[in-house]
Amino acid sequence: MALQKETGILLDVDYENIGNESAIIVFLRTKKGIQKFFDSDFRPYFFAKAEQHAGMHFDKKFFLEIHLPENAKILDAEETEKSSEKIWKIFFHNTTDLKIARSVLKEIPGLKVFEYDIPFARRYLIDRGLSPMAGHEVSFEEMHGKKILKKILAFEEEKIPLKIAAIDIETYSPERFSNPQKDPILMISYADEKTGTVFSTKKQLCKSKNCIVSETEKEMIERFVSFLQEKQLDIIVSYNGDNFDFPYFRERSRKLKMEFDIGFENTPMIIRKKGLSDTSARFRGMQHLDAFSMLQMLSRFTVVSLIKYDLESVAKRLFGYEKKKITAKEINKIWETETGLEELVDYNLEDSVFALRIAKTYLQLLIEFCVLAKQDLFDVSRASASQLVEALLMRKAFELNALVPNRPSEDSVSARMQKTYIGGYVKEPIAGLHENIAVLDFRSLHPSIIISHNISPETLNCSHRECESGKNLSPEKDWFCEKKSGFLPMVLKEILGKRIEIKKELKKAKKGTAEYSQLEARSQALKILLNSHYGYLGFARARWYSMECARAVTAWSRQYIREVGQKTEATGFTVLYNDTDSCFLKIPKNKTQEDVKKFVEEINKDLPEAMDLELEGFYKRGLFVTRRESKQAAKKRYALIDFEDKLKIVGFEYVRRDWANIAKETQKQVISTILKDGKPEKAVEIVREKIAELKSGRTLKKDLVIMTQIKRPLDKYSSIGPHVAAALKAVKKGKEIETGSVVEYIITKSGESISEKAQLEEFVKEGNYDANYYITHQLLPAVIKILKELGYSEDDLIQGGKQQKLGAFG
DNA sequence: TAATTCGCTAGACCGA
DNA sequence: TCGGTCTAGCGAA
Repeated sequence: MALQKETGILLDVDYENIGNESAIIVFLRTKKGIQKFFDSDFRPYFFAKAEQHAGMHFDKKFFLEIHLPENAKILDAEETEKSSEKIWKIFFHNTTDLKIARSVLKEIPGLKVFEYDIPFARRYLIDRGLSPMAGHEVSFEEMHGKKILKKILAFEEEKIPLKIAAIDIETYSPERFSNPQKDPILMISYADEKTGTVFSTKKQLCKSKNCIVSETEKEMIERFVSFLQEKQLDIIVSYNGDNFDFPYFRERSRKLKMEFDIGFENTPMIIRKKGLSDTSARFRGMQHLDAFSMLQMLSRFTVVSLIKYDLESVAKRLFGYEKKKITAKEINKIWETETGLEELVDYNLEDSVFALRIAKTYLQLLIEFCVLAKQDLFDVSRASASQLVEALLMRKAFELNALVPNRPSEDSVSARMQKTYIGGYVKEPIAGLHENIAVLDFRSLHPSIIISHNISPETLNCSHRECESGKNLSPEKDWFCEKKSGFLPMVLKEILGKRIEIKKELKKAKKGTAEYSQLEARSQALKILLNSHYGYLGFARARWYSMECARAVTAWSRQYIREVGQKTEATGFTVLYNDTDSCFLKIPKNKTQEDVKKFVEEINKDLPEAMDLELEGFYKRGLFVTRRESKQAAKKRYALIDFEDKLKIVGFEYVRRDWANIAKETQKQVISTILKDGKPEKAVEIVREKIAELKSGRTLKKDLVIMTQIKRPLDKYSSIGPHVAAALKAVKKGKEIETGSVVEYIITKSGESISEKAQLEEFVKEGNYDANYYITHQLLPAVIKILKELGYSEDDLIQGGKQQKLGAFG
């Protein structure tokens, strides 16, 4: 049989049971569309190791003769080596047998099993070193119409543009929610990079361009399904399709007795429950990218910072676009009265357009994660920090022929959670307004410490005498081997090296080019992964958990930043502030910026190779304030202005979402006027004006709204704060408030306590606000700390003079 | 249901 | 009605 070749982008790996054998299926996006290849040579397996102290001996015959329930069989057992220790690799015909066998082998005394919970498809990706979303070349044979994969290798040159499109549905909801048992899908929109299409059943829309009108809902869905099948998408985008659109499609299809098979080769959709309320929708071959899940993932990595996740808020925040919202009630009305159908079409389509736009904005970054962690787009776009780190470590462990540690039991998870350790060092700042500041910080402090001191679970407290007192003895008295490179440092060294290389290339590349944005995404992905490893070490559910390692990292971080501080002072600068990896210093009159640069160089000479103190920047002025309830200066709050008059506000109310706009904006203006020209009189004037505005009752709702997240079920609160009180009142009025949602409330005139006065913004009329509250609890607290540093008191801010008491407002 | 610790501030809550 | 303590949320690194 002749060997053929094909190249393409690896989209997905899955498996199928053919007879008794589990066979891997590789989905490759080739120039001819998605193609699938079978690899039946790859067998499911896990490891079993004799526990040394037990003194038991196991041979091949032992494994092959183990009796398993349900006719399950061990295919083969092979003795091999992992981390220079003998270990048995146990093979199976299929994944069902593997699952049965692992629970039996787990119970055999003296035997320990490993890597038994790695899903088969992922096992394949790891063992074959494949990166989803990257180019590959396959060699295959054609047999009975099936393509049998013989070999698969990376093929970097492959550049096929992926077919990506978004979909969105509108549903009928005569009651509070749409119920897929009764309420039909009204419209379905589809948007790709060039075209938009809307499916509906309203005859009036026949003449509208972009509309495909059907007689019935069933026909509409059928036409949509065949439309999608024709498109052969590589990536299908939705906005919350995991929890809404696709489960709704499933329920409606069941009800209408039809199939909803939009996966590759008309395979069905797979809807999985993950947790109590969350689901996910997955297809074969074609990757489902839920832009909503993706944004949540990106916010966990602080790539995006979003307050509310509804499409309108996101469009505003990311693209500055004011998207019109049509509420469920309005949709019903449009549908019933058949007026405004065109607007509904536009709305439906716009949702798809924006879902697509959001997805495309971050696709490059996600693809880099796929390549690094060797996970498909579906998994990566829904992953947590620990999942990504762990995926990367598992693949590295395979490459280095090291055994992957098992997941901890629930008992050891809770035991681990009891243990805590000390974190970074934060120095109390010198309060006040300062001039001529330099900020230094360590580049990737935690990873560089891990590399420099060879911190890793398996190098911890090694048996060498010499290592006990060498350079890798941590301030917490744990030590790390100096003779053998640790697993974690090896991994991080590689990532750090790659990142430095990419940054060099980035300097050569032209801004705005495709190459530039790819390098940028790669650098960002590497940075995120790099910085997630330290937290992972202290994460109780981590396979590579080590509290001692995490503790050592922070202990050294404290030591290094303190040393920088001491040297700073010894050189004649003043340390204004330290937080974990940064040092703020004041440049005295007799020193220059050049002196700072020289000083940084000097420090770097004494640091280990992987560590690097960087000059973050110079600032014209900086402000630190004292805390509200003490004379101490506040940590983690400051404002800086550089020589281009660019403002940097950190930690203050201005950057917090749980403060009203009126307070935040006024605070920003105050900080800005003070830092720009150092004259506070104008700032005082601004505050007085704002107080007058509040008193007059003219302030608009949008400037009074306070946003706070409801973080638990409403009945689980022991202390009822304003946000909970507002939510409870809203629930009584028939509103549904889920855990995790952000409530927007206003402190109104009616009620005694603040909680009593709190009402959701949507139930409050313009002008109904407690001016006294907003002056004394929002505006003044936000600005007084700052103005106090310049010698002003609260009374100075209040128009009308000092004799008036604060309680006089209202 | 999944990275860490450090830190600030508010408003409720509770007992005198 | 007061002052201290606790609950809660969010941000910095």
